[in-house]
Amino acid sequence: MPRIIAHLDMDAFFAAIEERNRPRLRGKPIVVGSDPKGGIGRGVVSTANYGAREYGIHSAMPISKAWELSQKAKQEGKSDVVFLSTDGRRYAETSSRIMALIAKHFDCIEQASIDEFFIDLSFLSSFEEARKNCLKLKGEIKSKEKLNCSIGIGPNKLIAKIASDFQKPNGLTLIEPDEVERFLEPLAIRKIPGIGPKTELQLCKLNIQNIKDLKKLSINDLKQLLGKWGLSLYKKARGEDDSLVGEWNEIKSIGEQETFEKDTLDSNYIYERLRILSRDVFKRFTHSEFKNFRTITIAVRMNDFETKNRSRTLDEPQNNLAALEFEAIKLLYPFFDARENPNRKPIRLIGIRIEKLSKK
DNA sequence: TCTGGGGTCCTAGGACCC
DNA sequence: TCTGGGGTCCTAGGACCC
Repeated sequence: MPRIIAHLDMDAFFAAIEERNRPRLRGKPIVVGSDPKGGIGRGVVSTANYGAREYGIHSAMPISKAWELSQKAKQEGKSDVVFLSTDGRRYAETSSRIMALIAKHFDCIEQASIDEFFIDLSFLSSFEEARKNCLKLKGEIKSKEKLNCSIGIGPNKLIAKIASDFQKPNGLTLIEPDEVERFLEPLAIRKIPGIGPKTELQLCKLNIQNIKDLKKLSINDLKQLLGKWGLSLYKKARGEDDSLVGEWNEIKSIGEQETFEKDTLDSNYIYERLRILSRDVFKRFTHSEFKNFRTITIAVRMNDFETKNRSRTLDEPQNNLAALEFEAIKLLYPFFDARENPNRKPIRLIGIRIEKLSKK
Protein backbone atom coordinates (compact mmCIF):
# COMPACT_ATOMS: atom_id res chain seq x y z
CA MET A 1 0.00 0.00 0.00
CA PRO A 2 1.68 3.23 -1.10
CA ARG A 3 1.43 6.21 1.18
CA ILE A 4 -0.07 9.49 -0.02
CA ILE A 5 1.58 12.57 1.49
CA ALA A 6 0.85 16.25 0.82
CA HIS A 7 3.07 19.24 1.52
CA LEU A 8 1.39 22.63 1.71
CA ASP A 9 3.57 25.71 1.38
CA MET A 10 2.15 29.23 1.68
CA ASP A 11 3.12 31.58 -1.18
CA ALA A 12 5.30 34.57 -0.20
CA PHE A 13 3.69 34.19 3.22
CA PHE A 14 4.78 37.32 5.13
CA ALA A 15 4.37 39.63 2.13
CA ALA A 16 1.01 38.09 1.25
CA ILE A 17 -0.31 38.73 4.78
CA GLU A 18 0.77 42.37 4.63
CA GLU A 19 -0.82 42.78 1.21
CA ARG A 20 -4.05 41.22 2.44
CA ASN A 21 -4.18 43.43 5.54
CA ARG A 22 -3.48 46.69 3.73
CA PRO A 23 -5.58 47.10 0.59
CA ARG A 24 -3.50 50.14 -0.40
CA LEU A 25 -0.54 47.82 -1.00
CA ARG A 26 -2.37 45.54 -3.45
CA GLY A 27 -0.38 44.93 -6.58
CA LYS A 28 2.71 46.75 -5.39
CA PRO A 29 6.15 45.18 -5.05
CA ILE A 30 6.63 44.42 -1.35
CA VAL A 31 9.70 43.48 0.66
CA VAL A 32 9.34 42.26 4.24
CA GLY A 33 12.55 42.25 6.26
CA SER A 34 14.97 44.49 8.15
CA ASP A 35 14.71 48.28 7.96
CA PRO A 36 16.76 49.34 4.92
CA LYS A 37 17.43 52.78 6.49
CA GLY A 38 17.93 54.40 3.14
CA GLY A 39 20.45 51.79 2.02
CA ILE A 40 22.66 51.57 5.14
CA GLY A 41 20.49 49.17 7.16
CA ARG A 42 21.83 45.81 8.32
CA GLY A 43 19.95 42.60 7.73
CA VAL A 44 18.29 40.66 4.99
CA VAL A 45 15.08 40.25 3.04
CA SER A 46 12.70 37.90 4.78
CA THR A 47 10.11 37.66 1.99
CA ALA A 48 9.72 39.46 -1.33
CA ASN A 49 6.36 39.19 -3.07
CA TYR A 50 6.23 38.25 -6.72
CA GLY A 51 6.20 41.90 -7.80
CA ALA A 52 9.44 42.60 -5.97
CA ARG A 53 10.97 39.39 -7.33
CA GLU A 54 10.68 40.88 -10.81
CA TYR A 55 13.23 43.46 -9.69
CA GLY A 56 15.64 40.68 -8.77
CA ILE A 57 14.88 40.92 -5.05
CA HIS A 58 14.65 37.60 -3.16
CA SER A 59 14.72 36.27 0.38
CA ALA A 60 18.05 36.17 2.25
CA MET A 61 19.41 38.99 0.07
CA PRO A 62 21.08 41.81 2.08
CA ILE A 63 18.49 44.51 2.62
CA SER A 64 20.99 47.10 1.36
CA LYS A 65 21.16 45.28 -1.96
CA ALA A 66 17.37 45.13 -2.15
CA TRP A 67 17.28 48.88 -1.52
CA GLU A 68 19.76 49.47 -4.30
CA LEU A 69 17.68 47.40 -6.74
CA SER A 70 14.56 49.31 -5.72
CA GLN A 71 16.27 52.64 -6.41
CA LYS A 72 17.41 51.42 -9.81
CA ALA A 73 13.88 50.33 -10.67
CA LYS A 74 12.56 53.70 -9.54
CA GLN A 75 14.92 55.51 -11.91
CA GLU A 76 13.61 53.34 -14.71
CA GLY A 77 10.16 54.62 -13.91
CA LYS A 78 8.90 51.39 -12.34
CA SER A 79 6.67 51.48 -9.29
CA ASP A 80 8.14 52.03 -5.83
CA VAL A 81 9.04 49.04 -3.69
CA VAL A 82 7.31 49.06 -0.29
CA PHE A 83 9.67 48.01 2.53
CA LEU A 84 7.99 46.65 5.67
CA SER A 85 9.46 45.33 8.89
CA THR A 86 8.51 41.81 9.96
CA ASP A 87 5.55 41.38 12.29
CA GLY A 88 6.23 37.90 13.64
CA ARG A 89 3.25 37.87 16.02
CA ARG A 90 0.76 38.53 13.27
CA TYR A 91 2.31 35.89 11.00
CA ALA A 92 2.23 33.32 13.81
CA GLU A 93 -1.46 34.02 14.43
CA THR A 94 -2.29 33.50 10.77
CA SER A 95 -0.19 30.34 10.77
CA SER A 96 -2.13 28.90 13.74
CA ARG A 97 -5.43 29.62 12.05
CA ILE A 98 -4.30 27.80 8.91
CA MET A 99 -3.11 24.88 11.05
CA ALA A 100 -6.53 24.74 12.72
CA LEU A 101 -8.24 24.82 9.35
CA ILE A 102 -6.19 21.86 8.11
CA ALA A 103 -6.73 20.00 11.39
CA LYS A 104 -10.48 20.33 10.94
CA HIS A 105 -10.31 17.96 7.96
CA PHE A 106 -7.26 15.76 8.56
CA ASP A 107 -5.92 13.86 11.57
CA CYS A 108 -2.31 13.23 10.75
CA ILE A 109 -0.63 16.58 10.15
CA GLU A 110 2.70 18.19 10.93
CA GLN A 111 3.60 21.84 11.02
CA ALA A 112 7.08 21.93 9.50
CA SER A 113 7.61 25.69 9.82
CA ILE A 114 5.58 28.86 10.13
CA ASP A 115 4.30 28.47 6.56
CA GLU A 116 4.60 24.75 5.75
CA PHE A 117 2.52 21.74 6.62
CA PHE A 118 2.63 18.02 5.88
CA ILE A 119 -0.59 16.02 5.69
CA ASP A 120 -0.82 12.22 5.58
CA LEU A 121 -3.60 11.38 3.12
CA SER A 122 -2.89 7.64 2.95
CA PHE A 123 -6.40 6.91 4.24
CA LEU A 124 -7.80 8.09 0.90
CA SER A 125 -8.45 5.55 -1.82
CA SER A 126 -6.30 7.13 -4.54
CA PHE A 127 -4.01 9.96 -5.57
CA GLU A 128 -6.96 11.40 -7.51
CA GLU A 129 -8.95 11.58 -4.28
CA ALA A 130 -5.96 13.30 -2.67
CA ARG A 131 -5.91 15.87 -5.46
CA LYS A 132 -9.60 16.65 -4.95
CA ASN A 133 -9.14 17.05 -1.21
CA CYS A 134 -6.16 19.33 -1.68
CA LEU A 135 -7.98 21.52 -4.20
CA LYS A 136 -10.80 21.88 -1.70
CA LEU A 137 -8.35 22.79 1.05
CA LYS A 138 -6.65 25.37 -1.17
CA GLY A 139 -10.04 26.91 -1.87
CA GLU A 140 -10.90 27.03 1.78
CA ILE A 141 -7.62 28.74 2.74
CA LYS A 142 -8.22 31.21 -0.06
CA SER A 143 -11.77 32.03 1.04
CA LYS A 144 -11.13 32.11 4.80
CA GLU A 145 -7.66 33.68 4.85
CA LYS A 146 -7.43 35.29 1.42
CA LEU A 147 -4.06 33.63 0.91
CA ASN A 148 -2.62 31.41 -1.79
CA CYS A 149 -0.60 28.29 -1.21
CA SER A 150 1.10 25.62 -3.30
CA ILE A 151 0.65 21.94 -2.62
CA GLY A 152 2.72 18.95 -3.62
CA ILE A 153 1.39 15.40 -3.40
CA GLY A 154 3.61 12.34 -3.55
CA PRO A 155 4.36 8.93 -2.04
CA ASN A 156 6.47 10.43 0.78
CA LYS A 157 7.44 13.70 2.48
CA LEU A 158 10.48 14.25 0.28
CA ILE A 159 8.58 14.04 -3.01
CA ALA A 160 5.66 16.07 -1.61
CA LYS A 161 8.02 18.83 -0.53
CA ILE A 162 9.89 19.01 -3.82
CA ALA A 163 6.58 18.89 -5.69
CA SER A 164 5.05 21.79 -3.73
CA ASP A 165 7.91 23.98 -4.97
CA PHE A 166 7.52 22.82 -8.58
CA GLN A 167 4.66 25.09 -9.68
CA LYS A 168 4.72 28.10 -7.40
CA PRO A 169 2.73 30.23 -6.79
CA ASN A 170 -0.76 28.84 -6.35
CA GLY A 171 0.17 25.44 -7.77
CA LEU A 172 -0.78 21.85 -7.20
CA THR A 173 1.64 19.17 -8.33
CA LEU A 174 0.85 15.48 -8.08
CA ILE A 175 3.60 12.90 -8.49
CA GLU A 176 2.46 9.29 -8.45
CA PRO A 177 4.93 6.55 -7.48
CA ASP A 178 5.62 5.51 -11.08
CA GLU A 179 6.41 9.13 -12.03
CA VAL A 180 8.95 9.79 -9.28
CA GLU A 181 12.04 8.89 -11.26
CA ARG A 182 11.11 10.92 -14.31
CA PHE A 183 10.18 13.87 -12.09
CA LEU A 184 13.40 13.89 -10.06
CA GLU A 185 16.13 13.15 -12.58
CA PRO A 186 16.20 16.48 -14.46
CA LEU A 187 16.02 18.58 -11.26
CA ALA A 188 19.05 20.48 -9.95
CA ILE A 189 20.59 18.80 -6.91
CA ARG A 190 19.84 21.98 -4.96
CA LYS A 191 16.15 21.05 -5.04
CA ILE A 192 16.86 18.26 -2.54
CA PRO A 193 16.23 19.60 0.97
CA GLY A 194 19.53 19.49 2.86
CA ILE A 195 21.72 20.34 -0.12
CA GLY A 196 22.90 23.88 0.46
CA PRO A 197 25.65 26.00 -1.09
CA LYS A 198 28.53 23.96 0.38
CA THR A 199 27.29 20.52 -0.64
CA GLU A 200 26.28 21.87 -4.03
CA LEU A 201 29.81 23.15 -4.58
CA GLN A 202 31.38 19.86 -3.47
CA LEU A 203 29.22 17.90 -5.89
CA CYS A 204 29.65 20.47 -8.64
CA LYS A 205 33.39 19.83 -8.52
CA LEU A 206 32.59 16.22 -9.41
CA ASN A 207 30.54 17.46 -12.36
CA ILE A 208 27.26 16.62 -10.70
CA GLN A 209 24.50 19.07 -11.43
CA ASN A 210 21.19 17.30 -11.56
CA ILE A 211 19.73 14.35 -9.72
CA LYS A 212 20.41 12.02 -12.62
CA ASP A 213 24.13 12.84 -12.29
CA LEU A 214 23.92 12.34 -8.53
CA LYS A 215 22.66 8.78 -8.99
CA LYS A 216 25.96 7.84 -10.61
CA LEU A 217 27.66 8.01 -7.21
CA SER A 218 27.69 4.80 -5.16
CA ILE A 219 26.70 4.63 -1.51
CA ASN A 220 30.36 4.46 -0.60
CA ASP A 221 31.29 7.48 -2.74
CA LEU A 222 28.65 9.50 -0.95
CA LYS A 223 29.53 8.18 2.51
CA GLN A 224 33.15 9.06 1.93
CA LEU A 225 32.23 12.53 0.73
CA LEU A 226 29.50 13.46 3.19
CA GLY A 227 29.52 10.99 6.08
CA LYS A 228 26.21 9.85 7.48
CA TRP A 229 24.37 12.42 5.40
CA GLY A 230 25.75 10.70 2.29
CA LEU A 231 23.66 7.61 2.95
CA SER A 232 20.48 9.58 3.31
CA LEU A 233 21.33 11.55 0.18
CA TYR A 234 21.77 8.29 -1.75
CA LYS A 235 18.18 7.41 -0.86
CA LYS A 236 16.82 10.88 -1.55
CA ALA A 237 18.32 10.87 -5.06
CA ARG A 238 16.18 7.79 -5.68
CA GLY A 239 13.08 9.40 -4.24
CA GLU A 240 13.13 7.25 -1.09
CA ASP A 241 12.09 8.65 2.28
CA ASP A 242 10.58 6.64 5.15
CA SER A 243 10.10 9.52 7.58
CA LEU A 244 6.65 9.79 9.05
CA VAL A 245 4.29 12.73 9.27
CA GLY A 246 4.59 13.56 12.97
CA GLU A 247 2.14 15.67 14.86
CA TRP A 248 4.58 17.78 16.82
CA ASN A 249 8.16 18.89 16.93
CA GLU A 250 9.64 18.99 20.41
CA ILE A 251 11.33 22.27 21.25
CA LYS A 252 15.01 21.74 22.07
CA SER A 253 16.27 25.24 22.78
CA ILE A 254 15.22 28.85 23.29
CA GLY A 255 17.50 31.66 22.18
CA GLU A 256 17.79 35.20 20.93
CA GLN A 257 20.49 37.16 19.19
CA GLU A 258 21.08 40.72 18.10
CA THR A 259 23.21 42.34 15.43
CA PHE A 260 24.34 45.80 16.57
CA GLU A 261 23.80 48.83 14.37
CA LYS A 262 27.55 49.36 14.50
CA ASP A 263 30.30 46.91 15.42
CA THR A 264 31.62 47.75 18.87
CA LEU A 265 33.89 46.75 21.75
CA ASP A 266 32.10 48.94 24.28
CA SER A 267 31.80 46.46 27.15
CA ASN A 268 29.15 48.42 29.05
CA TYR A 269 26.93 48.49 26.02
CA ILE A 270 27.48 44.82 25.16
CA TYR A 271 26.85 43.62 28.74
CA GLU A 272 23.66 45.65 28.79
CA ARG A 273 22.48 44.07 25.53
CA LEU A 274 23.37 40.63 26.89
CA ARG A 275 21.27 41.29 29.99
CA ILE A 276 18.33 42.35 27.84
CA LEU A 277 18.64 39.26 25.64
CA SER A 278 18.90 37.07 28.76
CA ARG A 279 15.72 38.57 30.14
CA ASP A 280 13.86 38.07 26.87
CA VAL A 281 14.97 34.45 26.65
CA PHE A 282 14.05 33.89 30.29
CA LYS A 283 10.63 35.40 29.73
CA ARG A 284 9.94 33.01 26.86
CA PHE A 285 11.26 30.15 29.00
CA THR A 286 8.88 30.99 31.86
CA HIS A 287 5.96 31.08 29.42
CA SER A 288 6.97 27.72 27.96
CA GLU A 289 6.10 24.27 29.24
CA PHE A 290 9.66 23.84 30.54
CA LYS A 291 10.67 24.06 34.19
CA ASN A 292 14.47 23.90 33.97
CA PHE A 293 17.44 24.48 31.71
CA ARG A 294 20.94 23.10 32.11
CA THR A 295 23.07 24.45 29.24
CA ILE A 296 23.75 28.11 28.45
CA THR A 297 25.40 29.03 25.16
CA ILE A 298 26.48 32.45 24.00
CA ALA A 299 27.40 33.38 20.45
CA VAL A 300 29.78 36.18 19.55
CA ARG A 301 30.19 37.30 15.95
CA MET A 302 33.16 39.54 15.12
CA ASN A 303 33.25 42.29 12.51
CA ASP A 304 34.85 39.85 10.04
CA PHE A 305 31.93 37.43 10.59
CA GLU A 306 34.00 34.92 12.54
CA THR A 307 31.53 33.45 15.00
CA LYS A 308 32.39 31.74 18.28
CA ASN A 309 30.05 29.81 20.52
CA ARG A 310 30.85 29.26 24.18
CA SER A 311 28.71 27.07 26.36
CA ARG A 312 28.49 25.73 29.87
CA THR A 313 26.43 22.83 31.11
CA LEU A 314 25.58 23.16 34.77
CA ASP A 315 25.72 20.24 37.18
CA GLU A 316 22.22 20.99 38.37
CA PRO A 317 19.20 22.09 36.32
CA GLN A 318 18.39 25.75 36.92
CA ASN A 319 15.29 27.85 36.62
CA ASN A 320 16.26 31.39 37.58
CA LEU A 321 17.29 34.49 35.69
CA ALA A 322 20.24 35.27 37.97
CA ALA A 323 21.92 31.97 37.10
CA LEU A 324 21.33 32.56 33.40
CA GLU A 325 22.77 36.09 33.46
CA PHE A 326 25.69 35.04 35.65
CA GLU A 327 26.76 32.19 33.38
CA ALA A 328 26.25 34.26 30.24
CA ILE A 329 28.42 37.09 31.55
CA LYS A 330 31.14 34.62 32.59
CA LEU A 331 31.16 33.25 29.04
CA LEU A 332 31.25 36.70 27.46
CA TYR A 333 33.93 38.21 29.68
CA PRO A 334 36.99 36.70 27.92
CA PHE A 335 35.95 38.35 24.65
CA PHE A 336 37.10 41.68 26.03
CA ASP A 337 40.69 40.54 26.44
CA ALA A 338 43.32 38.44 24.72
CA ARG A 339 41.87 35.08 25.76
CA GLU A 340 39.05 35.07 23.26
CA ASN A 341 39.78 38.19 21.23
CA PRO A 342 43.54 38.65 20.80
CA ASN A 343 43.20 41.02 17.85
CA ARG A 344 40.62 43.18 19.62
CA LYS A 345 38.13 42.77 16.82
CA PRO A 346 34.94 44.80 17.19
CA ILE A 347 31.86 42.71 17.90
CA ARG A 348 29.00 42.60 15.43
CA LEU A 349 26.50 40.29 17.14
CA ILE A 350 25.85 38.54 20.41
CA GLY A 351 23.35 35.82 21.16
CA ILE A 352 22.24 33.66 24.05
CA ARG A 353 20.49 30.30 24.04
CA ILE A 354 19.38 27.79 26.68
CA GLU A 355 19.33 24.05 26.02
CA LYS A 356 18.80 20.76 27.82
CA LEU A 357 15.35 21.92 28.72
CA SER A 358 13.34 19.72 31.05
CA LYS A 359 9.74 19.68 32.17
CA LYS A 360 10.96 18.39 35.55
C1' DT B 1 25.69 43.14 -2.39
C1' DC B 2 28.42 42.33 2.79
C1' DT B 3 25.73 38.99 4.88
C1' DG B 4 18.84 38.72 10.36
C1' DG B 5 16.89 35.85 13.67
C1' DG B 6 14.73 31.75 14.90
C1' DG B 7 16.00 27.08 15.01
C1' DT B 8 17.80 21.67 14.04
C1' DC B 9 21.15 18.18 13.20
C1' DC B 10 25.84 16.24 12.58
C1' DT B 11 30.85 15.70 13.56
C1' DA B 12 34.88 15.27 16.20
C1' DG B 13 37.96 15.40 20.08
C1' DG B 14 38.64 14.87 24.92
C1' DA B 15 37.21 13.45 29.57
C1' DC B 16 35.60 9.94 32.14
C1' DC B 17 33.82 5.38 33.40
C1' DC B 18 33.72 0.37 33.49
C1' DT C 1 56.75 1.08 29.73
C1' DC C 2 52.96 0.47 27.31
C1' DT C 3 48.77 0.63 27.35
C1' DG C 4 41.66 -2.31 24.95
C1' DG C 5 37.24 -1.21 23.76
C1' DG C 6 32.69 0.59 24.32
C1' DG C 7 29.68 4.06 25.90
C1' DT C 8 28.26 8.65 27.32
C1' DC C 9 28.72 13.44 28.14
C1' DC C 10 30.52 17.99 27.11
C1' DT C 11 32.27 21.52 24.02
C1' DA C 12 33.00 23.84 19.57
C1' DG C 13 32.20 24.34 14.91
C1' DG C 14 29.61 24.07 10.78
C1' DA C 15 25.86 23.10 7.33
C1' DC C 16 21.30 23.84 6.59
C1' DC C 17 16.24 25.41 6.78
C1' DC C 18 12.50 29.02 6.76
